[in-house]
Amino acid sequence: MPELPEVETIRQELTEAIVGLKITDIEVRLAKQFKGEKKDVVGAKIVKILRRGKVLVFKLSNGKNLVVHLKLTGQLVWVPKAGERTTLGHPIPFAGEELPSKTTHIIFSFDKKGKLFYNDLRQFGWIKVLDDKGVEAELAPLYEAIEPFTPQFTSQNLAEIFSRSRRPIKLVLMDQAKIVGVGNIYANDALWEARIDPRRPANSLEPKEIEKLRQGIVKVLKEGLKYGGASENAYVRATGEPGAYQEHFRAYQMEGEACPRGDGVIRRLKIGGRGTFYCPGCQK
DNA sequence: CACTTGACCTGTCCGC
DNA sequence: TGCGGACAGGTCAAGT
Repeated sequence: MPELPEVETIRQELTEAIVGLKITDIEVRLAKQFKGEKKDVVGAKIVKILRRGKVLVFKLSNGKNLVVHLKLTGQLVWVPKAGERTTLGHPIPFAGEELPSKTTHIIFSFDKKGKLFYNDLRQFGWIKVLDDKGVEAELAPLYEAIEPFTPQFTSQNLAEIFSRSRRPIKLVLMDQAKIVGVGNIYANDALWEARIDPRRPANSLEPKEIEKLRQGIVKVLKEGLKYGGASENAYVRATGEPGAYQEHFRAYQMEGEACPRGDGVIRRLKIGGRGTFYCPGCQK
């Protein structure tokens, strides 16, 4: 999915677009992706949109919340003044030029103001209606973990986390119970930034390496956000436009290409079943 | 407890 | 032109 920069891009764009607007209807086309009662949501206004890790929380005026996880291929696309069928003028990956499309599984209507389309090719994502207590319970594991871009994201805290695991460092970076928001793209690129081999046991990292890794994570996440996320696959911004971070990949998806530092050729291997990209020349 | 594997889905791409 | 397999941004539950 959408990792931190992608989800944050969507959060910011939807905040601009729909905070203050009233949900006038919800059409659920694929029941398994919507957990809750439509009547708990219809008629409420969007008050605020929050993000924790890769999860979005839409706070509503009636005390309820829409909690959204996009998983691998979820898209949230806002179309102002959308009609029954809306031509976008440009294609969206796996969704096409017209919404709703065959991958559109939930549609939120905001009267005449527009529609929010939830598209999801692989149908792994979900939207839940929860009260504040429910949100607290749902997000509790994520609050045990550290959020990048907060004061808690220190090399001391990372050192503490890493010292408790012998797993490959890349898997620990992607473990949402430990650090939230980092997924496969940014884990690969952050390790390249820090010149660390993704297979290294987490507890083998030296304090200097941990600090470089902390800086690398912040750097690539910031850059991802600056470019509106990475549209290598299904991801699009809330506007329906692609992000551009894929034009700035360091190692991710760069197998066979020259290392951006010129230290060799990017190689691919598997860690925990996930594609992993690194430069044997500079990542030790 | 730490860690690994398969499951959830649909689509694309690549080699035979 | 099929057809099979690998692969795709993420978690879960059920194994060892």
